[in-house]
Amino acid sequence: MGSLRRSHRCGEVMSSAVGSEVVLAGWVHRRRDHGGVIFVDLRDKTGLVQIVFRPESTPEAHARAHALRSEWVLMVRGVIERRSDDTINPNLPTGTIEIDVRELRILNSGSVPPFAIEDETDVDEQIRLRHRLHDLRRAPLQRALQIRHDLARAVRESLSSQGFMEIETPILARATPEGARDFLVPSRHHPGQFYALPQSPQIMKQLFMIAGCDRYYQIARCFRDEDQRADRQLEFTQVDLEMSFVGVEEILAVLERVTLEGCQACGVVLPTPFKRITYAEAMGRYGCDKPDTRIQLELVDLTSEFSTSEFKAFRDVVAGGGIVKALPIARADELTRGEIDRLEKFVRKELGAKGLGWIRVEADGSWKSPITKFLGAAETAAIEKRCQVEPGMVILFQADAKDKANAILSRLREDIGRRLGRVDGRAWDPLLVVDFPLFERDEKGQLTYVHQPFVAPVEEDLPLLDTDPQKVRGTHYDVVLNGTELGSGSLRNHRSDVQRKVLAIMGYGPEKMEQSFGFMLDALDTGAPPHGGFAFGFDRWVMKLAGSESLRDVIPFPKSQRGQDLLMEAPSPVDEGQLEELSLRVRLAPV
RNA sequence: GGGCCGGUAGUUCAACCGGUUAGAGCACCGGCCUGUCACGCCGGAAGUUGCGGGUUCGAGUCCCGUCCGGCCCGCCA
Repeated sequence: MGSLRRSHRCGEVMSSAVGSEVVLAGWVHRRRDHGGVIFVDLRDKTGLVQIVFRPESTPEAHARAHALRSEWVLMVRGVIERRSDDTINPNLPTGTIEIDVRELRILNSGSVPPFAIEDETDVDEQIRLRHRLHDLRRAPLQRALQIRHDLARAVRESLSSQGFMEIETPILARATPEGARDFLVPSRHHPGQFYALPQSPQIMKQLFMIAGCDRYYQIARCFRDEDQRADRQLEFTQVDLEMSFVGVEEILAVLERVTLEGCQACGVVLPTPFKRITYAEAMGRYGCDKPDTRIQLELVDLTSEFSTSEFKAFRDVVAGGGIVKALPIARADELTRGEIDRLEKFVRKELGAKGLGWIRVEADGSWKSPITKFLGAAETAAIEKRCQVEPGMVILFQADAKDKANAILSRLREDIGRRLGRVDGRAWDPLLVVDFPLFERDEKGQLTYVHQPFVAPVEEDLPLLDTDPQKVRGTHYDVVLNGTELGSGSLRNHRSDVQRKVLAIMGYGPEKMEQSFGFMLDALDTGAPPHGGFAFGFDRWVMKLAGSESLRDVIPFPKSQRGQDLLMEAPSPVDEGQLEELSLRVRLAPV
């Protein structure tokens, strides 16, 4: 650069007057070389500005400008000029001006970029991840990083002003047998022993409450060695918070405020107060505990109607503890026979459905369907009434285990609802889901926790712990935004006797309880205050605000689905000496 | 662990039923061009068809295996 220093950023040059001299720096976005005059679009994170090289004004700079190539790094000194009316570019915020270059400094050349740096790209994601530095230069990713920053800052401001203190917790923590797989870190000093990266600061934040910190928060990195999804990465960031001497309502108030203020900082105004729905109602109407309620299709439960049906296939499902549910779709002409066949193939192959029952109601009111021949008058009347049958309607059915039938119909509801545009006009749909059950049965029939083992039962349900634990509601709640779970929280058990009872119901004998949770139980006994809190999936929140479909578009250096960093090529083998020092030997499974 | 989709030039795609020398746009390289903004015109170079094996007279194309990317189930909360 020599002694030259930038005076403006490219997108902000309009703040200076026409005729004034400016010094700009950035990357060559595009060069248009007319042999005579040469135009270059100069780009930095703030945008583009056109710089002009004229042979008659600066022959020396002009001569060298022929050699400029995409993604070279320049600094130029020049004068802001107003463009003539016929050369104004209305697509560019700086399109009314250009910079007449007086001096060119080439700060760096660059290799030929693997793909063009443009807002819209159809480049394969594998290529984008391998060339992440070029990908990150694209405006959508720059915007996502800006949103991350704006959101993090707003969250810190909001929580600080509500009396929360940011405290860090260790990254080298202890392995936990519960929950997700741990990432392990070998200890050099303790051969054969390992730290674990935290799956979340859950236990540590409860310890803060017990230690009298009153209100804690942290923007915390979490690690879970589980298979990934579009909305799940191996490492991710949580806005984690915990507070003492509160009930659910106080937490929800904080939650609503920080959600609101966070979104607001990113230009999104959410409607308040947030709607609330119970878990039972969400599952009933939408088949899903994180519904996008902007989609105006709802499920209809016909389980009891089919419990005595002549239709053996459905009746047997009900007899076996399953459910029968329907998804009525009015004005469904678009769902042709071929389309329904495709849906059936989809739910069978992708979601493991047994099939897809359907009824089409013709214009004359007659039913066309492969299942009507099995239906008696009672079921026909029930469907007619419960689904509010009308001409043009298509009704889809699932009879299966409760979770499966709900999952399938919920997915169909979302896909079809979006495709047919059955949405209300709201851009943002925040929702609080409350009254989750505390326990559910695992595959072995044992009661286990739905969310995590420290969730406190709803106080009035405490007696049910002894009589009918499956009916016990937890103090757990989720916040859902546009069909994505942003985060969840609960009150925690602060008395060890209640915690012990909960653990006992989940099959923990005294010994195992002590081994797995003795530390926490002892901590509670030192005088734990009533407390509870919340954790947001920060990356998902950014994803929603950025309008992205994938976490990988809001994380600067994400992992691929198989957990690799394609830029830095992690994970990687390590030197034998490094393993030796850690007392490790690698034994690969026989091929 | 399982299902599905994909992998051809730097990149995005094409290549019929298995058949001649694997083509095109953009990018790249060279030349020309003084008002473009996806500049234009002329020319050129560019390929281990992800990898390995098999079938075949002949494989980008069919079969098996494997690696990689993506979506989903399981898993995860």
